[in-house]
Amino acid sequence: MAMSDQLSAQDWLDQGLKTLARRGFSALKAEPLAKAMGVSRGSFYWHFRDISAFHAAILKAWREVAAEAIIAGVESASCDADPLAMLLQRVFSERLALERAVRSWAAFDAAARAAVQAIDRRRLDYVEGLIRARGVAADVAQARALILYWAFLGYALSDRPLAKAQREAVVAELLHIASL
Amino acid sequence: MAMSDQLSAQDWLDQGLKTLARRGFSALKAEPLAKAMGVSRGSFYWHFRDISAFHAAILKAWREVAAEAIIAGVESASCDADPLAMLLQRVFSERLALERAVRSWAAFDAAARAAVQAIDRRRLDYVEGLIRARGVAADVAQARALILYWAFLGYALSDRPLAKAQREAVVAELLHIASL
DNA sequence: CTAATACCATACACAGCTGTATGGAGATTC
DNA sequence: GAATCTCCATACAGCTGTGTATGGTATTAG
Repeated sequence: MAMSDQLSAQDWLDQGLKTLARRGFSALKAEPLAKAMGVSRGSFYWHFRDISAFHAAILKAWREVAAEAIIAGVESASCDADPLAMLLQRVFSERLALERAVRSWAAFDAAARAAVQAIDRRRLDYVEGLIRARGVAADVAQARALILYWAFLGYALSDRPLAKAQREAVVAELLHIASL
Repeated sequence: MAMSDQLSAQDWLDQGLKTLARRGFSALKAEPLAKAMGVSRGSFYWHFRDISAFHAAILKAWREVAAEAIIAGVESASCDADPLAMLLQRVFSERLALERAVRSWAAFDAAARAAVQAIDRRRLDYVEGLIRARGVAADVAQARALILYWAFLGYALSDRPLAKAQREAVVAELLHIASL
């Protein structure tokens, strides 16, 4: 029969991502995770060689969901709507706890920093393309993409959910920045 | 005679801030710090009640230097120059390792978060005032101050020093955003 | 039915950090 | 010059986390 009480590596990664978003990198340890999942560390060390392998797997999993979120932004702006407007609306209304956790981690960890930088490049290229599609010169579009993306990072880091009116004002300003 | 080989609490704080900027919050522990200073933890526990008291003292010290940096930005724009331009020039050419470390710390620590939020409010108010002094309406100035400050945070977090040309382009764009 | 395999519990040795208790050396005060 | 105070070293107990070794249970293969 299917043993549903058996754990897979993905189960550990799911718990790891959830814990990372809630309590940060410092909570990404074998024993607390095992206690939270109701098993012993024997399971952990069966699925992962050691802690750093688990960390690497967590980062790989995050890279995939982060890249997925990019194309999700593209998809949501499918038809006639302004893609940049849709993207900003979505991004500045989410909670971004996982984003914040990974970047906090990346501040002083080389592996996490590499993952973050890879995602940054993809997102920056995408935003820069959206701005250039609005008829902005290449060099100006690069600077403005940086500013928009930094603003997103600052918002994600501060973790203060905006009031609805304030959010719309900010998004309107950002769109205004992108267009001219 | 003056015992220059004696340590004061301030010596520990200086070493703590340096270590925080270089290796992050996770390196803010008594034993590694003592080893780095060539003494034993006996000195640490004489000057500080426990680790959390040391952490609180570090945060207090950071609050003071962070607030100091604000008025330093004001002072540097003393005479006829544009104060906001001077501020942006300075801010986007610094390394900001300590800023990055404290914010990484604050992502999942209540005490650090309180310190960061206090500094954020002061800086935001100051930037918003500079923007309003340029003849921008209050509500718009608030949104633009948020964007400019977030951009600063994003830059501080990414920790990629900009090339000179790129920095000047970004600062020019930010000034353009502030003015209209 | 037996053997192999997947998955996990338990136990052990080890390391790093905390906090405290105790004592000691150097300076200071009277 | 004895006592006191300041500052630090040492030693100890305790906790938490790591990694491994070993064994057990349940499922699957033959």
